[in-house]
Amino acid sequence: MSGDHYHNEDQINCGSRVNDSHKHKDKYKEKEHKHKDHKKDKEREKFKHGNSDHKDPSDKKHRDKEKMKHKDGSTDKFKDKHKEKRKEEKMKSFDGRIKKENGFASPPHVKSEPEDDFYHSPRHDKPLKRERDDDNDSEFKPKKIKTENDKKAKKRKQEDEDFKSKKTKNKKGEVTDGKKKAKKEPEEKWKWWEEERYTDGVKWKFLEHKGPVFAPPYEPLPSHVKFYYDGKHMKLSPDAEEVATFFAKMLDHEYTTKDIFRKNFFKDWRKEMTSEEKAKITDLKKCDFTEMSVFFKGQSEARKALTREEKQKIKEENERTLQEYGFCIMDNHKERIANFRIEPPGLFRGRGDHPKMGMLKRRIRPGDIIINCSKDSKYPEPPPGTKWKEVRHDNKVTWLVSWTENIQGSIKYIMLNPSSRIKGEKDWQKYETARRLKKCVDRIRAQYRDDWKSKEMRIRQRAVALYFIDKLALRAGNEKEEGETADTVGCCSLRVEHIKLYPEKDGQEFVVEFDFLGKDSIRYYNTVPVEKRVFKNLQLFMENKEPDDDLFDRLNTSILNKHLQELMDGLTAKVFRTYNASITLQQQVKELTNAEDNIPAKILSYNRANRAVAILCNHQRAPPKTFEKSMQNLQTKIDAKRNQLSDAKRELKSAKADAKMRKDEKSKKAVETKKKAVQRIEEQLMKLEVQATDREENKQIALGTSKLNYLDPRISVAWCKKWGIPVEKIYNKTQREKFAWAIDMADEDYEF
DNA sequence: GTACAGACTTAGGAACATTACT
DNA sequence: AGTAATGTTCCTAAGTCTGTAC
Repeated sequence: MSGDHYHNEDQINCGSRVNDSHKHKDKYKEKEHKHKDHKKDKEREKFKHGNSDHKDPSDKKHRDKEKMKHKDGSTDKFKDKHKEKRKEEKMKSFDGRIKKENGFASPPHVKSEPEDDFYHSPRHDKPLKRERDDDNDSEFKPKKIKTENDKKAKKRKQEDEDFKSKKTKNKKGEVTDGKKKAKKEPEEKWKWWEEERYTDGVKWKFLEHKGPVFAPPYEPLPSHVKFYYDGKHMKLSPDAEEVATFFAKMLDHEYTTKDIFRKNFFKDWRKEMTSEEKAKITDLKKCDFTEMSVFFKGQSEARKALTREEKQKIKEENERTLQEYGFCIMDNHKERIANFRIEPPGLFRGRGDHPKMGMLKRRIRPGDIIINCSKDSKYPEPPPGTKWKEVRHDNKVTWLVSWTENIQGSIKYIMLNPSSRIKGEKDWQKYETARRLKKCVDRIRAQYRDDWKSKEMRIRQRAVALYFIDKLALRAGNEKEEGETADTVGCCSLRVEHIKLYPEKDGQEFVVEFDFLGKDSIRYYNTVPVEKRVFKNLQLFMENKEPDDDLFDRLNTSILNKHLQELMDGLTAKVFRTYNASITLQQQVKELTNAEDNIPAKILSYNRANRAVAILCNHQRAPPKTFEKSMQNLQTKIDAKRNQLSDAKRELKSAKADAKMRKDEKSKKAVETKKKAVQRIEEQLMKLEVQATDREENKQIALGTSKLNYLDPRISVAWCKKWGIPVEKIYNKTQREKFAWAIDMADEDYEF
């Protein structure tokens, strides 16, 4: 695995964050303004398709109709449908929501397994119980919750050869470290990673929790806060008023200036109005929400201005809620829940150009909620006078609570915190899969290179797509329902308009320029030299296609993943992202760390390695609003420190001269003191300079996402141990909790 | 094979808390 | 002490991928 496998250097410089004005829908308009801020425009203009016989776009309609022929003689099929859809739905996008309104969705059938076969297992000869403990099932009911480490750290039978050797070593070791007692966590940390895992899809044996915390009920506005329509005061009915406040709260946000947002909001708002209101309020432009907006701003000011005691009180109240609802009991252990609060009602804020932005996200009530818990647990109580939609006992899933959301009709869940066993195990397993890929990636690469020559179009497309996924860490790119979401793509869903081919560019041959919106409408821009065969294939794939045709018309994620599954057990497209991210970190950290550097400099190296990964994965952020200013401040500080240093040096010099003359103890001591001062200041200066570099380089790059989701934490832990860097410098408290397994098990020679 | 539901991971930004600075 | 900068947590949208039914 060589570092030059990637070619992302210019991605960051060129990649500018795409704002919401970016419209893929209006593809013709699009063409003109899409790249307006882009320096590469000229080259683009010059470039015409490599094939001189490329059809004139004017015969497009005709062409659209006929089935496209491929070299392998096959015709285009399933993908056409989506394209047609995309075009059509541009027209009609807004009415989609009714069909999936939650209230009408028939409840997904509850599997209430018969008593005798509750823990239904595909293989009845094999007990599902975890093997770590010998006794009966009742062990999983919390007669008393285990708070100390399990005595027996049995071996996992899984693939993790690496840990088998270490796993048992310090099962007691950590018991001695009682520093967390100082905090409010009297319990010893449970080392789930030293225990057996479930097999056969059972996720837990016992689960008990208190259910969700609902959003606070709507509090009507005080009567002095008025709403005006067409300049006249109007008292709104409570329902209409509530929805109005959602809009009022966002008045300062750019969202409220957008047509789609306003249109969607107004449509949904009207549904909440009484018939009189509906008759009167017909134009959003005539609505004046400013008093409401002012009122809410005042409220948040007031909240900030609370006295220390009052703030303390609120904090305590929150803490109580957390203690009561923020934890569950899963198989003998108290585990933290991630999101125990139900999402409050409000206006939907999609990312990018979302066709549904501004729609009303309705209030979730107990009747919408499905509870999942053990049969033999104490069920959560619905609020007085209400009922849950359903209580089920499905131990093949990890969620505690679910409901159906009304914007997309998708299901939302309450699940456990990343520090929990159930999340941690999965995370660990993810990295193990990536490490297995490491062992066979050469073979897979050889194979896809071979497939570039295949007689079959579908194989070639698969192979080129896989090459992109591997080389550029692109996401798989599932098809999306058109008109339901922002128009974003991943690898398999790339369209012809998203790439440009340059037989020669900036002295390099066979350059591909990518420019598309990925997940969260984050722009991916990259120019990459590719192998000649890839280039030729791309030309072939693009032949006789329109800009909005699929580049890989014979491929989708399901085909790709099926293929990957055959190459390696558990292999899917996203494993490549994990693998390439982690292997890059490992290489970079090795390459960049200087043994003789001090700790801050080493951490800079680490951050740079992390940054290389973030760039690879295209993890961007909006440059902080205060970026320039804070950079300036830092520079000022650096200058001041420089002055301070030269002063200190001067003083040292004169002290030395002084000591030379007097030769007494006192002046010698003074020299020592001055020396120390100089040293200290030098260090401080260095630290500041490092900080400045780090920050500058980090302007538009988000490190957090890769750190949290792509980098095998054991690589980082090993690096810390190797160089004597406290792990706190790399991971904050939350991160340390999430990666407790890695911190515990990895030693300095861990290799990904 | 395709459409859809479901479950779960990944993602950036907002809100909030803490620390550093004046 | 008050304010600004920075770090952390919360929030929830937007992906991936699997399973199932036709």
